[in-house]
Amino acid sequence: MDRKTSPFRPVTVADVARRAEVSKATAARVLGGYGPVSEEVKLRVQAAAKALDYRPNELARSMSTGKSGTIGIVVGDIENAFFGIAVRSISDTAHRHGFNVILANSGEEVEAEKAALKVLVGKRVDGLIVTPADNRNVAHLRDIVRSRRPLVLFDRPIEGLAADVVASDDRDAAFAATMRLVEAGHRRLAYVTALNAEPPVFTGPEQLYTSSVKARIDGFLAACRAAGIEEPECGVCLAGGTVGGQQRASVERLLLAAEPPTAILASDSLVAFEIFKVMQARGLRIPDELSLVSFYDAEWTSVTTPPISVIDQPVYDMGTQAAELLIARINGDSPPVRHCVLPTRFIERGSIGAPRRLMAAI
Amino acid sequence: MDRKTSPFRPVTVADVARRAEVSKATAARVLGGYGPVSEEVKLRVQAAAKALDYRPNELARSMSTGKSGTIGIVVGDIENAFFGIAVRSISDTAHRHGFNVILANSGEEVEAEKAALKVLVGKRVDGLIVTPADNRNVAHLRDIVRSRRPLVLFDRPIEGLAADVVASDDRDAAFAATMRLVEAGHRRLAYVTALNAEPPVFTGPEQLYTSSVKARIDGFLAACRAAGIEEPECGVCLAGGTVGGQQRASVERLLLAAEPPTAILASDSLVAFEIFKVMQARGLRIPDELSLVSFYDAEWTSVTTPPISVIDQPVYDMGTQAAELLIARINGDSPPVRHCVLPTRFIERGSIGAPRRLMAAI
DNA sequence: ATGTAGTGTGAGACCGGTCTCAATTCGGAG
DNA sequence: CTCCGAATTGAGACCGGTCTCACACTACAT
Repeated sequence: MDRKTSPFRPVTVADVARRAEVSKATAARVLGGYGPVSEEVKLRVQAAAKALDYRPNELARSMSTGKSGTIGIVVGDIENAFFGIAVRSISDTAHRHGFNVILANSGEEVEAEKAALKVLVGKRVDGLIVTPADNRNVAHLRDIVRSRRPLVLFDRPIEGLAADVVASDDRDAAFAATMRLVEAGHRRLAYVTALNAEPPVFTGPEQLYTSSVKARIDGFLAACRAAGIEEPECGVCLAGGTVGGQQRASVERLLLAAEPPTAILASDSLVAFEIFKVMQARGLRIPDELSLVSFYDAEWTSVTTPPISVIDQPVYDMGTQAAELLIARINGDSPPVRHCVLPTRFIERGSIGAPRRLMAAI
Repeated sequence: MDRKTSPFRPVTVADVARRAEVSKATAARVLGGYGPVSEEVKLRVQAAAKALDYRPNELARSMSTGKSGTIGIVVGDIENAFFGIAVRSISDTAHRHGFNVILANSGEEVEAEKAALKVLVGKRVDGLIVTPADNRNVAHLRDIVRSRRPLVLFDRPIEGLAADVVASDDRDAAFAATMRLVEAGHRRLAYVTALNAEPPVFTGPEQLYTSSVKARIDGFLAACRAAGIEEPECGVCLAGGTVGGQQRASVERLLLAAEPPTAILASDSLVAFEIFKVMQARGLRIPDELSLVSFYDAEWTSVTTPPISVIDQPVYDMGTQAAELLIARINGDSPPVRHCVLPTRFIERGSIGAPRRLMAAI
């Protein structure tokens, strides 16, 4: 019972009620702002609350109302600017609607994602926004849907899961960007992503456990085929994560191969950065020796020499959209599942040129 | 009573107990993993829990234990990579110790900070990590300290507040970097920060409401004075925030003045980026026409031409440190208030040269 | 005077856990 | 065979709010 005797015990409605000489129920009505109370009593309670510096216990409140006023976000990696902005946007929108945000980082690991979800559900969040780390392992997400807790998938749709989705037009964007490279004369194209595979070679789309990446590669391959390029699958490079320099090694292997690609489409700004760094270190020039296009308009892409052409994803809008869909559902809306695809924008800068061999021929 | 009749009503210990044919208390002992239980009963309860897909309600748990297993973070701007990494680091460390994280963004506004703190305290977080937006307005932080809730100030110390602090050696770092510029021959130096002031001119340190910036400017001025530079205060530029292009305008005014500085020390990577962009747009070259040094080793600074020299702050370590101090206190440690100052590292790249006038004289 | 509607208030159940304490069971010592 | 203590278990209070319901009291129509 030390909690009761400690001088730092938080003030409760009962304390306020006692001081204002009313019942706990009445004090609660004033403090919670719900029932009918006479003006006189209201003032007395408010004065008592102020005098005692009363702070409502949201946990207790959530307990009885069943609503926590909180939404949970699970992202792959907050350190990644893409997710940083998404979180910012979601949290802005949430606050605007009176919700708070609990953040969890999955580090792109399903197990961590499961654990995070467990905690968030334990904390009884009113809804969830998740970027699923692995679309082959979604039983836990299915559980969420089954339990009727509002869920929005961010950036990565999952087929056959009855949840709202907010994503960008990955396939089309990749298709268009690849076409752009093909039109510049490239025939040896590579698509580089951070995904893992053992062995690290692309053998088929069933390997691709991140749905947005899958869509992009799909677009990339389709464009290559449309251009009559043979075996474009050989150009898909699963470079692995940043830990332990694995990604850098893959990129070096790719760029220093006997017949290196003349153009690369990078799946995110982090691999693109790695590619840029390797090229810089090896003295390879853009766009003379390699054309480069990356997904996501990261800060750095606009200040390099030359600046990098990118596929700009409307991350902030995606976050806002996701939060709004979620909050609408939390507030009782229950339309059929929606799938929002936001358009990307191609930003042409200076990183696309004609392939070297072609130049030599001129 | 719809909560009771709904088929989606969450499963409670009572439900599990009923199915396992034991008392609620016994079921709770198994599920909560505390009291003594016979092996046989334990298995029966666990089986029942699994069959019903029981998920403990952390809110209820927190209610009775008084601990939420959650720490609150209030940062100025998650979109800023500096804070992104800090959040990542804090959240990694927290999870390692079995804590969760609730994130709030103050947008560098005290009022938002106050509101965030109110919510976090309402949610009964076990401790708080805050980057105070304004060191002239800290009554709310004082309240936290008074209520005995563990609090760690991140990056920005506040004088006279009995809370642990984790920061970097801002004053020394600024002093050393300024000295480096002075040694390169510069006499017209500027320090550019995102702080606001009306009018936007530096009149004295009492204007500086962010303590880390204050320390840096202090170091900058001290170095200038040590070098015999007169009225170095004139070089302090309070450029304002990024909204509405105010910052860009300030930077342009500074660079296009009749007697522009020959070297700039940028207070963070965001203003530095703005400066770089303006220079690029105006065709000003680094380091020929202006030497530039920035706080924080942002991604982009290493890939520009030339790359930018920076003062590298050990953000990840700072976050880890902060989380560890906090968690130690939450777990009952109560040593006197600690002030951790982590060392920065100067990374020399290619953005420092001799001032133009000097070059002309050669 | 009686009925009736409406307003403000208090008593106490409830949310879903934890935890105290008393009751029950069982084994072994005396 | 009886008694003591350890090991389990159950009943119920408690955390700090919300919310239902009953009751007292006023006001106005019948």
